[in-house]
Amino acid sequence: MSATQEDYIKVLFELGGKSRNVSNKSVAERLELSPPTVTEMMNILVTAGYVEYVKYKGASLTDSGTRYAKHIIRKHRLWEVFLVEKLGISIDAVHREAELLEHVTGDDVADKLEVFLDYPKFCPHGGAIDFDEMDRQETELKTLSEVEVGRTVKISRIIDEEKLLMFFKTQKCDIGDILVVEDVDEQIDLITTYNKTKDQRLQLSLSISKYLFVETA
Amino acid sequence: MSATQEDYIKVLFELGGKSRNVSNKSVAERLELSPPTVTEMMNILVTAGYVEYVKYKGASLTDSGTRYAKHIIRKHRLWEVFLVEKLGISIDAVHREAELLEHVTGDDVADKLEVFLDYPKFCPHGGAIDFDEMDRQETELKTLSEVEVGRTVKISRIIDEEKLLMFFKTQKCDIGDILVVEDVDEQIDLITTYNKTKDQRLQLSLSISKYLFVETA
DNA sequence: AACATACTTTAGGTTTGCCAAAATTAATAT
DNA sequence: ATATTAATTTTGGCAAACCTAAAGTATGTT
Repeated sequence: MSATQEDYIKVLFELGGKSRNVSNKSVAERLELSPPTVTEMMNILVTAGYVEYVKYKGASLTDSGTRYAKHIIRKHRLWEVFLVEKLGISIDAVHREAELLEHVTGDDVADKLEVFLDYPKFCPHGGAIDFDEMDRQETELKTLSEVEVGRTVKISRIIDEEKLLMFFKTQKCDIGDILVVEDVDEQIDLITTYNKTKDQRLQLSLSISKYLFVETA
Repeated sequence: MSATQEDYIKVLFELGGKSRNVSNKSVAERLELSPPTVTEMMNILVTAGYVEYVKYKGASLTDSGTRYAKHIIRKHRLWEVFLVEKLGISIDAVHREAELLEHVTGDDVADKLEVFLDYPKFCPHGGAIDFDEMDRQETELKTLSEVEVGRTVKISRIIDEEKLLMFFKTQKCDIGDILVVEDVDEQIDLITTYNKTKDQRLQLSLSISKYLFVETA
């Protein structure tokens, strides 16, 4: 598989393609490609056995495709751990680098990297490295924007999104922090929470909070 | 520059393109491509300013091309050190892995990798990581096959060539070993040496000895 | 039921990097 | 000087991945 094709598989996984049909449009947006290009590639990935595709409905991953996606994502996250912990590269830069490294990493190198890093459980953004834990995160995590007012949650994982990373850096907010959701105002696109761990009020835009995954604390 | 183009630049450097014209044929053989493909790419690299090309004569690297080649080779060798020293991957496997990693490594990552590895001077095959030392190796090293009978030399660097690596492994021969050249027999393609460091006779095929670089001990 | 909208697909075209076959050039030998 | 040989270049083509424009389909609205 080419790096290009691996990117499609990965995006399908990230958009929930394990269980539902993912639209070509959303894949196109994510990869910054035109929709026709995506249609074309989906047919190729069907032939390769990684994707099931229903015309005009969208794509879902086969078991083989899901496995493949997890392998790439594992490599991506192992490299992120390495880049942050061993090389000291800033967390907002590692994603871009890992995005490239993931495609040129043999299974043997990945396994040995995992040993060298002493079996890390999560990447710097909180994403699971273990396949089963990936599954658990997918079923049990929801975005902060979906949490009901009054609930207490733990920040488990963030999507690498420049605005959100900036927010985390300036607000001194971390993965593992406990938040109480105090108010959600769709009108002004604002969610108000209280960060118990850091003992401070935390407000952020609802649209950005879609990139922040939490679980019931 | 694409990874493909970087490979051309690197091969030109390795074939001495800094100082002499390298034939398209030799580049084609090295990269396992057809000669027309090489001709075509040379024109592209001329336009990009990395190569000077004289029709029917061959290509040489411009200063810019030479610098570029060194940057890639440095990344390649840093990764090799990492793979061997930190991950414990066998020396005959690292070249292939580094061949891919070198193209997706930003300058910042390379610099921090070098710090992390504590400024290694050489890759596991003896290739220099420092630019000046690369120059020195290029001018001062010659292949074992070129050494006159009776001379004493030090093994400085080996080219990643499966046969030679196998030979090194089975013969317990290492970079740094001191050899005395006892006999060269072109007829039977054999060079006979005495490994002072290991105190043993060492015979190898002349054709393989072209991949073994030495300097006057 | 007809229409508007939003998405998907088809059709035709581009770029990059590759190839084989044929023509050209350079170098060498006669 | 000519002929042979070896390398290079030209020519025409192909595949992967991308694009835009136009046609087709699904869905929800009136």
